[in-house]
Amino acid sequence: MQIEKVYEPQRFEPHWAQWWIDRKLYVAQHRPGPAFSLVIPPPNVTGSLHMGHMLEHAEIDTTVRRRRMLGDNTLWLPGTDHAGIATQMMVERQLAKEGIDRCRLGREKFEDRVWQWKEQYGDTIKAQMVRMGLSCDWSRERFTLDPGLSRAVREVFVRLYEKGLIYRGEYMVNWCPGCRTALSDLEVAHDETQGNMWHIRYPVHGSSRSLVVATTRPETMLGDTAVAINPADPRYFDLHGLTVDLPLMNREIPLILDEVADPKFGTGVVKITPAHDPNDFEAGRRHHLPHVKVIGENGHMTLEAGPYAGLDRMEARRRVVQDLEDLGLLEKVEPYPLSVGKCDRCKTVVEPLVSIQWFVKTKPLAAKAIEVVENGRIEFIPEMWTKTYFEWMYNIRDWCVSRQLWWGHRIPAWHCKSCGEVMVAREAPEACLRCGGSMLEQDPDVLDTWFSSALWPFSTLGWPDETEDLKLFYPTSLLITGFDILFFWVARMVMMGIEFMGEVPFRQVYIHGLVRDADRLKMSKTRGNTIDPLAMTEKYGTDAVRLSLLMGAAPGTDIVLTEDRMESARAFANKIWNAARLLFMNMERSGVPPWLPADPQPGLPETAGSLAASLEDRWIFSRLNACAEQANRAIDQYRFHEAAQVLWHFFWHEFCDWYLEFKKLRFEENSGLTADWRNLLTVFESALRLLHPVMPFLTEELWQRLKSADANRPESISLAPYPQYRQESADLAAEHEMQILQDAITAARNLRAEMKLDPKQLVEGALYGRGIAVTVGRSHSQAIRKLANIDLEFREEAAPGARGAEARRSTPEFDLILRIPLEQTDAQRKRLEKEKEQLDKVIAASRRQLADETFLSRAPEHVVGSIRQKLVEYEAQAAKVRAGLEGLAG
RNA sequence: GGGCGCGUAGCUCAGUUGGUUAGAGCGCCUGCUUCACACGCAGGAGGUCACAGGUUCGAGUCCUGUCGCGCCCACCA
Repeated sequence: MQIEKVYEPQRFEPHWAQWWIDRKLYVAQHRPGPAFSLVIPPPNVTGSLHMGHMLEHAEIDTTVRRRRMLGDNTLWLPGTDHAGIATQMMVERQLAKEGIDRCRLGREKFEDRVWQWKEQYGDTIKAQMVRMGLSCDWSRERFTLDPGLSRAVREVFVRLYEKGLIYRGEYMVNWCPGCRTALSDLEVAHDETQGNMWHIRYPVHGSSRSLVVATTRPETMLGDTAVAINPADPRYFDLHGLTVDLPLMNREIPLILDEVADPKFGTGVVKITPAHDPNDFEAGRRHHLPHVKVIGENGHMTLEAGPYAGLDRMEARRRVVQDLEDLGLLEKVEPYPLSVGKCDRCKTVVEPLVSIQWFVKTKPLAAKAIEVVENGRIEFIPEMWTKTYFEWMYNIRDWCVSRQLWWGHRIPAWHCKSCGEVMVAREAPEACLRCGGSMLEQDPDVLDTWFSSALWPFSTLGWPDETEDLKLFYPTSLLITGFDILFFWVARMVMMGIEFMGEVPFRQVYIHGLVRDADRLKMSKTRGNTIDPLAMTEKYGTDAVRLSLLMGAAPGTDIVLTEDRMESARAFANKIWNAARLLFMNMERSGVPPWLPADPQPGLPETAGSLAASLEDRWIFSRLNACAEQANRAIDQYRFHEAAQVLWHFFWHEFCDWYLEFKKLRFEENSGLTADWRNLLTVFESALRLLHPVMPFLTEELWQRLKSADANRPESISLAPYPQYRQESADLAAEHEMQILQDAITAARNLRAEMKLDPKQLVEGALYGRGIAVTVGRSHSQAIRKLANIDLEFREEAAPGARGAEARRSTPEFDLILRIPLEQTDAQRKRLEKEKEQLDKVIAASRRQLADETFLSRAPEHVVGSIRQKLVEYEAQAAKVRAGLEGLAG
């Protein structure tokens, strides 16, 4: 069995990746409903994938597969994007790649483009869409969203409308002049920027007085329809009932009394622009003020802006300020920090605009969504996110769901061209319900992609039909996601799920950290600082990238992804590879065929049992057992970093560093006995299964090589059971004995290194101990000799007083004494003195505690007891150290 | 303005309900071409756990405050 010296992931991963994709696509195609996520994205389509998704894939796969191993058929919701978003993401990514400004592209052109992609990428795009839970039907000669999903969307819309939870009206919305669409509040990102506060003087009509208003957006003054003062503000009592002259526009506008004007803020005078400011909109409503819309949908000034019509809003701002200054009406300008709302997607400054849109009334939905979290039906992990969730839910505002884009789900509403009636219906009505006219037109708007996303948990399972899938998979157990879509998606799935299914969509929400780069910046598609996972996997291997993500994935913290980490993960992969290499090479030499132990359902294999187990066998089985326990618990608690660390430590520092070293000695002796081989392969195979969720490709490859002789094995390691803890496999006696052996070897190495002894020189020494230490040492004297290069005598008696040139190390179990050259006694003395210092410190601390009456009376029994016991040990050790020092002195 | 989180070894971070000499990886130092692995082996140095108080027999861990950093929410002209 030839096996290369260095593990080259590129040679094996593509093969296994394809295997996985085929399998998952098969699953996706042969059962309705959402597919499991794939291990890695199909090449060539994704380009640069969001690293968060990588993590999701890693986590989902870990958990999903494990569940499957345990025979739990619960469907775990993959954290991939829902159809609408997926489509949009894919489309946008492709557009960006081709350098096309998506906002400027018309619907016709868009469809052309999609057809072009079809020609170009065909099946890969299809695979990508299936991966994202989207169906892709080229045969219909149209690029459409899943018709089933569209049906669910229409159904939900109509039902919400019938319940009065959807309304259409003219309100202030966030308008993106770049995308030319309305946005929900969530899609507006606020940026702290340095702006200006302009103070403008408005003359009071027919009076010599004037009022000074302050604004951060002076161009909006063109649309002012009033100026407000607080009714209780004594400075302006005399002006009640008057009007002011709006500068530049020569309009006379009323001076109104309203609470929006805060007497404590600035001059206490506020300009009112009902068409361009949410506050003013409300004020305008209270006072029945007209709306003068001076900024249009394209971000340019409208005809209402008079001489400024047609100007870009920013240019208009400059002109207005200039003109006011020329007129001497600009009182002052001061720098002012303000937060500017920008479009989440295109970063254009959002303009508050009055327009007719569709809204979802969210308060009633939110009330139920709050309740289910309060009573524990839904649990957030880590728990701190519940607070964030509540914060948002309690302060929720109505949700503007209509978008003026040309992809997405059309709003199921029809307008009668004759009488203006608006009808919401599942299917296009034949005639107007009011006037009977037949000139009907569907509302041109589409829905916010998050609207359909909110329905994902049930719309993908065939709702509104009562399907088998729906019965089986709703509610699901777990949602894994990043906090950046907690509100966008998670919260809304909860609201819609309860509303339409009468039950929560999932029980647990595991929220993982965001992946950050070395500068701690969030990696995101829009920021463009994503590490290209394909490049990383190319360089270090998918398993290494995956492991480094998991190692950094402590709950509640972000993940800093650095190449350093990936490098060390790659080293670990190589370590596994080379451990296998050692096995395979020796198997060949010994003529042992590839062999696997009897299938150990459901978890760990039987221990060596009757098969003449050596100490290292008993020990490693016990450690393997402990490792399985810790790994299982860590995964159950979503502590993936801990699982990764436990596995790392077990494999590298127990299996390789000690167990294999011991076994190498056996091979040297006699090529290994049957029991040696059997135990060794059993442990190795179990370790591979333990490691598999963390390093799927490497372990799969090695497992395939191991199983080659056994046709009855499952086709993949992922179908083999995950090792479980079994109490009867714990062997504390073996662990204790092995510990003594390790201590002796480590102590000897330590002394050798400190005394700067020649590594090749065999050193003589003696081990003095009681009972077990001597027995264990004696029966493993060869191991000690090989691993520490010392030749020991074993004496079951107290260590003699010091006798000149010797180095000594003591543990509670034994004293180890090495003969050393005379010139090294100084070094030895120094070491002993340092040790004495440390011991004195802890002895003093222990004594102080034990002398403390309150401690003795209040601390629990076991704490006091263990300190007493420790103190005895410390003191014994200190005595030995003192003896050593005295000997050196003489 | 409101909310959340973080400050632990040179760097990146762990540290589940307060309990015995605070851990890992990388980096650093010393020594090893030992026939699985230099993506390695053996050994080592390095921390008054941001600061100040408090609760407690006992605090990296709980409470209060201060300083520094990050994030989220918010119709503050």
